[in-house]
Amino acid sequence: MRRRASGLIRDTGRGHEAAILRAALEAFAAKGFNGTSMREVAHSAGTSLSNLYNYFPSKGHLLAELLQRAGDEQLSRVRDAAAGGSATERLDAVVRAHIGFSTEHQLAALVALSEVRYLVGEQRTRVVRARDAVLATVARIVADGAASGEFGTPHPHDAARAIVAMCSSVATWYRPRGRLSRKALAEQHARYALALLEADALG
Amino acid sequence: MRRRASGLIRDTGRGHEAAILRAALEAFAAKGFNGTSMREVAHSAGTSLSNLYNYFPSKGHLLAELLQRAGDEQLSRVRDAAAGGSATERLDAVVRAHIGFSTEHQLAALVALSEVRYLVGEQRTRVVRARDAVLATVARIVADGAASGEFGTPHPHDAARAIVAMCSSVATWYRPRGRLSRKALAEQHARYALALLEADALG
Amino acid sequence: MRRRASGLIRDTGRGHEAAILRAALEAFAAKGFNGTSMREVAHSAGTSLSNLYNYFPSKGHLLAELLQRAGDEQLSRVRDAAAGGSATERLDAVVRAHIGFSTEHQLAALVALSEVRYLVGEQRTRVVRARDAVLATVARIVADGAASGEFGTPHPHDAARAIVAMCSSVATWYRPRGRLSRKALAEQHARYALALLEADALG
Amino acid sequence: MRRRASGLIRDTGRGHEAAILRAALEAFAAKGFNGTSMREVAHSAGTSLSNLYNYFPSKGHLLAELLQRAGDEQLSRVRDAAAGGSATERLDAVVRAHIGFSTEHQLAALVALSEVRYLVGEQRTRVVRARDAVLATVARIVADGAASGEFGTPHPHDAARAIVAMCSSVATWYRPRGRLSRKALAEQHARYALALLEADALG
DNA sequence: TATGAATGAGTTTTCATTCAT
DNA sequence: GATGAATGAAAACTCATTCAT
Repeated sequence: MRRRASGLIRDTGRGHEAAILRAALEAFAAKGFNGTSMREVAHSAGTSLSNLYNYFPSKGHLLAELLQRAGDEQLSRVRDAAAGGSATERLDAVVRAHIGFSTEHQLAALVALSEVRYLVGEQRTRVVRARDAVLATVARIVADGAASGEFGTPHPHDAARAIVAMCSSVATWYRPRGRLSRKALAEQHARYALALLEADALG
Repeated sequence: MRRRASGLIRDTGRGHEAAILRAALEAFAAKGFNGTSMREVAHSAGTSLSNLYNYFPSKGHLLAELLQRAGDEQLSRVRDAAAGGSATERLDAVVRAHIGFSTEHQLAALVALSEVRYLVGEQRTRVVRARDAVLATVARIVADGAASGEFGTPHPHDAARAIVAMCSSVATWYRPRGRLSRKALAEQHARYALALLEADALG
Repeated sequence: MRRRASGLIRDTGRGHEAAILRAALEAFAAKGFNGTSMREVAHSAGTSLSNLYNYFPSKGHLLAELLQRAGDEQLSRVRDAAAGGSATERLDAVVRAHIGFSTEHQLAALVALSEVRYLVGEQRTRVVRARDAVLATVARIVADGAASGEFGTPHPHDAARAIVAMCSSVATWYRPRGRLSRKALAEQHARYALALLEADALG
Repeated sequence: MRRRASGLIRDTGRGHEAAILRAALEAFAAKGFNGTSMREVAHSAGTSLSNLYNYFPSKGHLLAELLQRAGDEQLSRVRDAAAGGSATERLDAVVRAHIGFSTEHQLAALVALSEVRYLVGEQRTRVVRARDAVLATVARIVADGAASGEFGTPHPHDAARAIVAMCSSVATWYRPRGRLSRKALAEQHARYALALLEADALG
């Protein structure tokens, strides 16, 4: 029984691969990396424990695969959004992209936030690099806006960190059937971010 | 050799209690609740594995004790800060209190943020209640300020959530010997928060 | 790329058979029967795991095939050498044949020595029989020489065992590029054997 | 139920330690290191699987402990025997000591012979060093005897290797209730060794 | 002949916890 | 309060083998 392609985890036609990734994502989100057993993942994926290892050489690799996909997708969205226009426009777009990712791929965003620490070596480096690149992208926009006078904030770099934290945290409480639509949420946070930066646009 | 009392974990004179709590806090922060074994805690605390159970009936109780202390302390600080003055003054004080806690008790703040999920039942309820009370305190101030016209933000409740998230996230990156002093950090975030709320005071 | 026919493992033109036997021989020699997985063998043989089972019905059969070939070859060489002449001449020839086998087919000799124990039933019986036949061949020569007065040793049967052990052990340390050539090694051990038997010829 | 102290494995009074070592020794001898499971060892030792790990941190350490004890004991016996007298006397004594060890501690001798390969790193180095020291001790005596004219063999160093191999192999077939007593076996092999060396004494 | 996917039983090792002292 | 020994359950991972194609 195939579930709808989620964008991050597409059905590759390769046996249980997608089912395993989906099961792992849900389990890691619900019970944490160390709180999840490979048995549970296998069970949820509808396959046997040992078959997991035909797809991923270790539990860590399974986490890494998820976090890399999440990190890459998030970075790609943010970078696209950071492409053109004034600092104000770009920041608005980036925040919307971030919130968009955090709500569309809420589980992945959640797991990326809380389970990176369990990656090691090269895998960790790669995921952390993507995360840092997101921050750097926001920081650059903030710096540009501060330089151009669009933003009045006296501490551009730290402000970028605050904005990213604010956006990321949405994944921890967002509920699809909540009071606010994804779009409303994105708009709201774009406004928070610009206000935080003391942007002219809100004057 | 006793380490300096940390405020949260005071030496009670009751044998290894403080050492155990400290060891657990550090381990949980470094490797997560499920990534930490009681053996490691015992070893770091300088006592035997079985002796742990003379102080705490289970690993879960050990976590609960830490999180309750952290939650209580944080709530108490925030409530104290929320006591008097205009909404602007109270918000400023609350943000400073929050940042103060997150930097003074960084490990506890970190563990409170990421390991609450492993509490169950009554213990979880109690800790979550403290966390919610912090949010409610901020939300009330924001609502007051919005009502009085001090804050221009059109979404007071969500803004409170954004502010708390922003403050909490400081614990994830703060380094005692970093560029900014704890006080500077607090000031900076107070400004971010007021700006986010579109406060008159920054006009 | 085919490796040179080794005598024991000839290329039969039957797909991967020779490659599998060679890979198994090397792996068993390096890591032992129980330390070697079928996966490793398949990988080294350049084929798939499941294809192994098209050639050998089980891991045990793979070992049996190797050990039978080794045992048969060794026995055949020893028997040929034991054919004619005086006891002294036959013993000299047999020791040279043994050392010849142990150095030419070092891996096979090594595996035959240390992994027979993992054979079971009929397969084990057959290999052990070949091994015993080698000993019996040597023992017969020694007995003949003792009877004829060529050898002065007072314990002919046990002496045969000592000689075979001495020859077999060469496989455990021989290195093709070592100090002694294969021929020199054979000569040396022939002399050890005759001396051990207190042969007239050395008087 | 305590079994008689074996010399190598003495009862230390520390719980199941001796029982575990004995069980492991027997199992490794019977089924090989990789053919033995920790479960079997635990079962034979009369304790639980997990309790094994309170005594030995890994299966490899268990093997190492056995092989180190065996290697140390063997080396110590051989060195004691190599102490005084003519080369002929010392060689005679050393061979008797070697056979003595191989028959008294047959299982340990057997396991030392066939399972060293599964040791790694420092542990392997140490055991191999003991084994090499035994060979070196014999080689020195042979060299002395060759120099003094007591032994006529033209290849002293390799002869030492042959003698050690011959003695070690006794452990592979010796049976306590066999035709020859331990003493007779030792005498016999001493004679083989001296004959092999073309010793004057046998002239 | 050849393969990729799959599996059940088994491996070593770790864990939180208990108990006798 | 403190300990060393012990345990049952479960963890991650491996294995020889099978099956559909």
